Amino acid sequence: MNEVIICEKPKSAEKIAKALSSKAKKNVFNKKVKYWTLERDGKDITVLSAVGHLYSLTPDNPKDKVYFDLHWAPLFEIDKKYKNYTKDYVRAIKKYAKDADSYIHACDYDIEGTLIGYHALKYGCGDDALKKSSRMKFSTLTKKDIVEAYENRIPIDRHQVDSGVARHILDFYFGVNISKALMKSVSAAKKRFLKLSAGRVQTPTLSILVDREKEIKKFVPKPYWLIKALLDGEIEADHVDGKIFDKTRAEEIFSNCENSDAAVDKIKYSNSTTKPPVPFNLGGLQSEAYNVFGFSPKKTQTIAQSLYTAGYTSYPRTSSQKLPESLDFKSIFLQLSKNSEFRTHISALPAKLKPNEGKKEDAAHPAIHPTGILPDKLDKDELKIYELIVYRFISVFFEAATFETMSTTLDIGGEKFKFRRRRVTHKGWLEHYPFKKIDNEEFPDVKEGDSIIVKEIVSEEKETKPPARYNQASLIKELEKRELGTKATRADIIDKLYDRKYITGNKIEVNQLGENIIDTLSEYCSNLTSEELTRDFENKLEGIDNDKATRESVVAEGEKEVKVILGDIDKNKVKIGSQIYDAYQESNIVGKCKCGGNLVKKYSPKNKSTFVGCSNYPDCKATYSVPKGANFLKKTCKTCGLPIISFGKPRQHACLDPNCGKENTKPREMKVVGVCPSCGKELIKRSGRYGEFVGCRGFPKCRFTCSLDELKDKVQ
DNA sequence: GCAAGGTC
Repeated sequence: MNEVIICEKPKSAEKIAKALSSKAKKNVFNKKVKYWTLERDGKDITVLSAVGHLYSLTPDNPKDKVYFDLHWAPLFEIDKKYKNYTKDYVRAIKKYAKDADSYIHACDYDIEGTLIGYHALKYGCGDDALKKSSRMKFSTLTKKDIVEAYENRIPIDRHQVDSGVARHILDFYFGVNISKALMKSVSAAKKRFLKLSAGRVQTPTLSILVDREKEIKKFVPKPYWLIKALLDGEIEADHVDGKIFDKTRAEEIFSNCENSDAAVDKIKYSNSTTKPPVPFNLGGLQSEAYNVFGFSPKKTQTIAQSLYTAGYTSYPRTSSQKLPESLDFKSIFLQLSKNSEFRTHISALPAKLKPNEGKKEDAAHPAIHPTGILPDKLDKDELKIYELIVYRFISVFFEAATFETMSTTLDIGGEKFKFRRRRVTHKGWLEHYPFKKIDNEEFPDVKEGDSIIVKEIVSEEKETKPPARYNQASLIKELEKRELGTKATRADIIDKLYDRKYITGNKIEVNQLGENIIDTLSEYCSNLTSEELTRDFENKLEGIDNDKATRESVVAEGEKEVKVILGDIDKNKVKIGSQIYDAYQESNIVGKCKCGGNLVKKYSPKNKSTFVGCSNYPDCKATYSVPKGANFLKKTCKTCGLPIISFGKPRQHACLDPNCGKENTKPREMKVVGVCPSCGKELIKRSGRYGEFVGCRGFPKCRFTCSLDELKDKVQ
């Protein structure tokens, strides 16, 4: 008897094969694709794997104006550029999975997993494979769960399949068709092409950013005063009222305090603890890497994936903040200890290894952790992420840090002031997680009843601040909170918004274009700009799951809804198109043209380069090429009025018009201060975050640095 | 040219 097991990804295939037989044999197809063969209960079993979705929706006729007739096709045919790696997996399934006596669907037990296995069986394993199939249902890939799932198989849940198919179709209907309608409006109104898009997840995400942008714009700052007393012994005390919005009250306090000493009213000592952090899930890792290194979530995700593929860290696309004991912490630590830096921390671990875990769980994977295999070659960014994962893993096993806080209240001329100092009494995990700064303050030598000399009373005028802009890390957190998108897609969604030029900047600002897209869509399909569509889908899919609706009825309903929206957009396409194009131009205005029009930054797909043209085109045909990597400064040329750009390496400034050439600055000169004792190149005065220092011209190859003071001793 | 969802 021959049996075929289909898994979601190579890693699960390996685990499932090994759980079913300790003698499972690894085979390789076409040098890349691993599959496993084993014997169990007298059956010859072949364990094959997909790599996520192998099939994807595509229009029956790509030339159609709107897409409502779709079919499933191999992903590698649809996206040859990025998904070609799926080809060999499809071929391996076609080759080794045909004509088996029975088939087992062993993908992750969720809607997408069910669909991945269903399509692999339906299109990859032969005509009657589905009829001979059963389903393994497991929540973790441990031996116990796998064997239990193998022995207690269930039928494939057709409702779950239908839900999955409906979700894909509805996303395609709404996303692709409405995106096309937006682009069509622009070309109808302006005969121009703009790459635009909308979707169930990206549009509400953009909408969150637009809402914040509007809050910031309408924010009216309110003045307030902070009153501080600077005391002997470098003590800074704040007035207990904090923000004082009443100016006369602020003045009153100020005059009350003048010429008085501070009497120490009361000193209170208290203790507090800070628990260790929780293990990383993908969102947690992305957020920490952004805060510590400034890495974008997408970059972190790509690095985490490569560390996983290389075998150094565990599966990254997990929601779990838990580390089950079955991971064998001891052996991981033993292996990590081969690195002397890690060893110093690991040797301090308590005898009983119990991690501080978070609440979030994931059926398929534990939290991100090192495997124990030490990497031999990583580039500097990969090393940063790897060490972040290792130290986070180590630190969660340590005890809490404890602090002592001294809270002091003072009386200055009848006004109450306070100051607080906090010192570490026990470093605990903080000593083993180098990415968190320890704020350890000294307690001043004062006691109740003391009198301290007041050096100065300061009244600072400040303003209330608008709500902060999102950054990529805080936006990912917001999406997690609202359950928009999935852990694997959120970083890509944000990237897409940048790519469409809807948003810019690290502190995310929404461009005119982004704002206009939301304005337009909220007029014609407001459920797309809100999270309603996601919630609506959830309800509809639940209806399919519990037999209250069919896939066909849900899809038909979606088609009807999209057709109404497309009709409305089409009727107003000239208005919509010109508004969107104008907004696009407005976000790209870099200055004034000599003809009085606006100079607009444009991209030429033909030449793959950026250039500047006039908004009065075709009446005004002025164009200027833009050097690669150039920035437009908020400065104009004194001679001709065109914008000044900065470009090149090292940066130089010049008028946008190369024929003008009046405002050019030479690249910043480097000041040579000596010869590098390490490599012989020139030493240069550089300025960094902590002021000026001396570095080697050969950086980053040569990493010699010293301070300006040390220069004489070190170099001669 | 367009979505969102899996994964290397």
